[in-house]
Amino acid sequence: MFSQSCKYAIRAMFLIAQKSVEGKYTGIKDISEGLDAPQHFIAKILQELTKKGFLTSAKGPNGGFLVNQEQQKTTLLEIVYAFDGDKIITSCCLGLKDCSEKNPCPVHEEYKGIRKKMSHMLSNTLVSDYNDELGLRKLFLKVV
Amino acid sequence: MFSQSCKYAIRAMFLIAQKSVEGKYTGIKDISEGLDAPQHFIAKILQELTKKGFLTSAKGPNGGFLVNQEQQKTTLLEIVYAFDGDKIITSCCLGLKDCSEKNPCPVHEEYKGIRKKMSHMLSNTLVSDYNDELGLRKLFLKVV
DNA sequence: TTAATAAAAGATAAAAAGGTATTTTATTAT
DNA sequence: ATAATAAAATACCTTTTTATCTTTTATTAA
Repeated sequence: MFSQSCKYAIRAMFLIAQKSVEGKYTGIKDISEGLDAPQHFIAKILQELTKKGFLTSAKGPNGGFLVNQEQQKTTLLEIVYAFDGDKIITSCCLGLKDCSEKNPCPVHEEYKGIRKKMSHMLSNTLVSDYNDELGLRKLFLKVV
Repeated sequence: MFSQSCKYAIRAMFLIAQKSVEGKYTGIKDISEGLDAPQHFIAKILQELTKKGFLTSAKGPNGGFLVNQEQQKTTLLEIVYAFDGDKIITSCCLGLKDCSEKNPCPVHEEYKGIRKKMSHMLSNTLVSDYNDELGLRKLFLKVV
């Protein structure tokens, strides 16, 4: 479905978005522990998220990563596009190079519905949408 | 979504199922051309499908692969399970090792619906379901 | 019974994804 | 100024997936 990098990216954004409510930067170590994910790998992903403008970073003591007000409005679709491209939305599930109404694969029609649901979920979810539930530990970003 | 091997496997099963209506074996060369896929890679996949009982094979002149009456009833889900395991149905879309009602990720609830649709499509589609449309060139297994 | 055919098997290689380690640069607090 | 902190950058390594190539085995038809 999503690449490992993309999954970590989404989870990291949810986590940092929630932590950012208090206005403080969160360090890589806290983030990788909060996601139960390899620290150096996460570091690389956070750099990409920063470069693409989804995160704000600060070096030095008290530094780390932050999701500012504007960045809280990032959708999951934007993150997925940045890491995995548009294949989740556009590509044929049986791998045809150009599967369309004119050249449909056997499951083309039925897969449309699945793609639509996925697309809807990704474009309608903001990284801020679960800040409260995550804070209240009703939702999780790792197995506890 | 599915691995490349799995996509080729499903397309190969659709193709051989349709060709098998005439009762003749179809050779690897015809199959790889019919799918626009690398011949040796397809060969390996067909061997796996044969070993797992989804296909019948015959060596020598007039040999090749065939989907018999019983094998025509194979579902896409069986093929997917054989190549990619059950992760498409069971695993968390954000990569949590154990995402469940007790430890749900932020998109757990919404993803359920997508998973259900996918599961329904895979378990309700037989490799024989599109024999007619494929024969009439209303559906395709490669870009024409 | 032999030559042609075609799948089966095995070895290898190329590419992509996932992950680790080290060094460099910038910031802050003392 | 300087020592500590933490992200940025770079290089490298491992595993998995995808793909190719070669040899072997089985079958059939002449």
